[in-house]
Amino acid sequence: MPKTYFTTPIYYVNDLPHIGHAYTTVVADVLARYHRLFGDEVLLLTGVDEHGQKVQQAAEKKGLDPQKYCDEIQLGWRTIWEELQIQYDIFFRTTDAFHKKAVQAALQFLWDKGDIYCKDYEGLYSVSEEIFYTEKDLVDGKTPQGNDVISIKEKNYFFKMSNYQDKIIEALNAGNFVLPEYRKNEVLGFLKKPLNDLCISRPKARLSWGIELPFDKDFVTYVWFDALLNYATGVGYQQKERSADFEKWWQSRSVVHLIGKDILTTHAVYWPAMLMALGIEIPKSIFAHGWWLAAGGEKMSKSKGNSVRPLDMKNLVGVDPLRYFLVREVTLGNDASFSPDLVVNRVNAELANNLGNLLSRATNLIDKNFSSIVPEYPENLSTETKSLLDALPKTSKEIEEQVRALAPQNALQAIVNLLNDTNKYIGDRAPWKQVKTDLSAAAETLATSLAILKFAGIYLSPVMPEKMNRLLSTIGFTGEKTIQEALNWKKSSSLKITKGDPLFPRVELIEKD
RNA sequence: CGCGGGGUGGAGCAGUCCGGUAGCUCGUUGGGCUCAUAACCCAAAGGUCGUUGGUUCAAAUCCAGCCCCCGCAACCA
Repeated sequence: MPKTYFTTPIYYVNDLPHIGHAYTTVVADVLARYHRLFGDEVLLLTGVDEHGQKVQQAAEKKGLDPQKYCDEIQLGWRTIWEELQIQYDIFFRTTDAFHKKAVQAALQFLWDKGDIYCKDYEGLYSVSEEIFYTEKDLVDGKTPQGNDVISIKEKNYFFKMSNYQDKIIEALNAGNFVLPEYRKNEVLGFLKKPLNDLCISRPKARLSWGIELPFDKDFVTYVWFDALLNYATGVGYQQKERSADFEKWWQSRSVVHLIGKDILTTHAVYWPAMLMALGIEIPKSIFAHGWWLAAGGEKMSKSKGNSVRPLDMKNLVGVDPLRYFLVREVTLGNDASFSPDLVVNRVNAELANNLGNLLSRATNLIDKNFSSIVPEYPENLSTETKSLLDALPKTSKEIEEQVRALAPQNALQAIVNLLNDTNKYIGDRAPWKQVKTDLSAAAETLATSLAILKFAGIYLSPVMPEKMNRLLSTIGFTGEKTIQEALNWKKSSSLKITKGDPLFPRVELIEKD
């Protein structure tokens, strides 16, 4: 059985969730749900990165122990994902005991192997901000915030990332390691310059909230070996009792990392270097998606006042339509514009007018003319009906191909096309007239329409789980949501319809002039 | 000469890898239908595909140069 292990980045626990976090996570969830529908074995990991200076400071400010502080704020992330219908298998926290032990084991391994070394690092340091700066970051000799810097010397530990440059290039050239293709080229471009080694430690004097280096208790490990390693420790790396899990999910190279384009270098360069050093498999693919830009193509930012909060959109159109929009609107990988009217347009056109209205007209006709029971197909089907039903297996195949190619937007396009054709089919056959002249022709039209709705209901559930449950229950479908059921058009007959309110009410955007 | 992405009808995008009558959604105009969520169906108008040159029987698509926009330049999806 094919298997895929999807991951989102683990988000910095102290951040406030914004559209970007929501986007990555929704896409990962949608892909994972589709793969489950295809019958694959699937694992979805998301989580939070809880170590680091910002957390330490925020906890101090609140007078809390950092762990306690994390315990509290990580709940916010879980709540968001619950609201957005994210069906994750693993919610990862970098403060979990097993992770700390595994990270230390990995570090010890590299230390023993000689891939980690110690040296003095001299740099420009801002005491008030507690951050190192490089020359080019400085503005008139001061930090961007206008603070003074001093030159200090500090002992630190470094990972010999430069040793793996050639092997990383090799991995990149080997195939679909970094996607889309143009991102791969970007990374290859980056790797034309010699790679530096990576500073992986912080003296406890400066940062204590982290995982202690096993070979020097005065230091904690800095972000990389802590945060990136989560993908592997999450499925059992360096845990004897979970070695079977690790073999199954990690060593089989079934990992697909979904990330934003901003963290491409860390995932496409640092991460494989670390894995190569550790002697374990690299991921199957790293897919970097684009950004949501504010109307006009500008980057969203709080300071510009043009950011759109995902939860505002949730309130406007609902969770499922928001998920649909995020997946449908953009070619995965590209940047795209995000604005309320784009959301509303898309939702009205494809969900309200096309799918929702199709459901209404079909169920209404069945309710009025067939006492709410989907009628039987006649013995011989017309050519229009046959060609529409023939589209089911074709569409099914198309959806699977597109999702596996990480182009879910095209899978949704295929479903929209099918629904369009069905609206057309109903218009052409005019069942409201057929019922007066040829009841069996009307029966054929309506049973066929319901077969399509059942198909759409099943094939759209990965994107809109709640709404599709409602659609399926409206048409009286209680079976398993499987591909076999989606394709079994004959079984649309005899379903019992329950008429209800519009599934996707049109959304009116109030102009705020 | 740092790196990458983009410039396609009014708006938002696909198509560019593997050249062959320019496509989708929204909007506009006209018509149809009246089962349905003022929805659905049909038709029309609207683009010399940033620009210049080259290759070719043929270029949005390949090659070269130029212009403009946007990111990135090593811890913000």
